[in-house]
Amino acid sequence: MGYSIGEFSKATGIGIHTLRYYEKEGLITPGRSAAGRRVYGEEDIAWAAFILRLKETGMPLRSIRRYAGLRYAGDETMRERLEMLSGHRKYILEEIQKWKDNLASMDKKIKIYEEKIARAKDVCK
Amino acid sequence: MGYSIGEFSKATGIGIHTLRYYEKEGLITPGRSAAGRRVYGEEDIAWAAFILRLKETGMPLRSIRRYAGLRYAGDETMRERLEMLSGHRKYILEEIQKWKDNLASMDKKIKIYEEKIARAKDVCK
DNA sequence: ATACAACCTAGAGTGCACTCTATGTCAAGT
DNA sequence: ACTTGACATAGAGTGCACTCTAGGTTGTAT
Repeated sequence: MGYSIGEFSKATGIGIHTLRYYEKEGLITPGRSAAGRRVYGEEDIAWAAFILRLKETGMPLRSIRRYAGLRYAGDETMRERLEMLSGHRKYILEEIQKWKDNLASMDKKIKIYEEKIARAKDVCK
Repeated sequence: MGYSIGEFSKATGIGIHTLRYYEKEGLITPGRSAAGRRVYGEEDIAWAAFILRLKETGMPLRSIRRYAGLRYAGDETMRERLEMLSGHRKYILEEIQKWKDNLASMDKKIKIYEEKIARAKDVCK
């Protein structure tokens, strides 16, 4: 039972090299077979998906590693993990605002260009 | 008239080393004094601010360089520049959607944690 | 039994965007 | 005249997150 690194890589979309790197960094720590091969469990799939989520929202690996450490440490760390996620939620909110500001600024710039091009056309007439 | 690299750095918040790097990369190309020192113009201030804006929205330096090249090439490139910006606008829109999805996913995760912690408290009572 | 794919480790290489160092020149104030 | 600080160049170093290579071992299908 369990996934080999190749199977796990296909299931999660994370490259084999990257999975080994993540293990070295303490993000995902699979078990080992008798022969020393990595064995990933079913629960690692969900965990990998969550890691991808955190990465997508710009959480640096060292923070994800910290979160992973708490996770592997057990239930007493739940409050601390919740605090990390709440902090990250605030960060996401700020990012959304930043992107909206940037969109507004881009729209303004684009409008200026459209006007300039329209005027240039008038000159040619 | 014009800004020295130190003055320009203070005015834009871009470090001196970074400004020289940006010049090498073709992003901002200041003039030179008789003695060979960089002289930045007033219009470079607005351009630097716009570069910062593009950077903040994840445009890689090589794309900014391409845009800069068009800008320095003159008015005939306006349409092409507009196309770049329109494409980038679409990208920003997608990013906003991604961040919103990520926020929803984070909220879900946080709710699960809050429930788990609440349940743990009940057990202690 | 043998071929071959998938696995293992240690460590090097990559791409991006800086950031800094070493060494030297130049301009302005005392 | 002299010191000091800001400037110049070329090139090395940094941090992040991979990504790959070399050399070796293991499991399975024929």
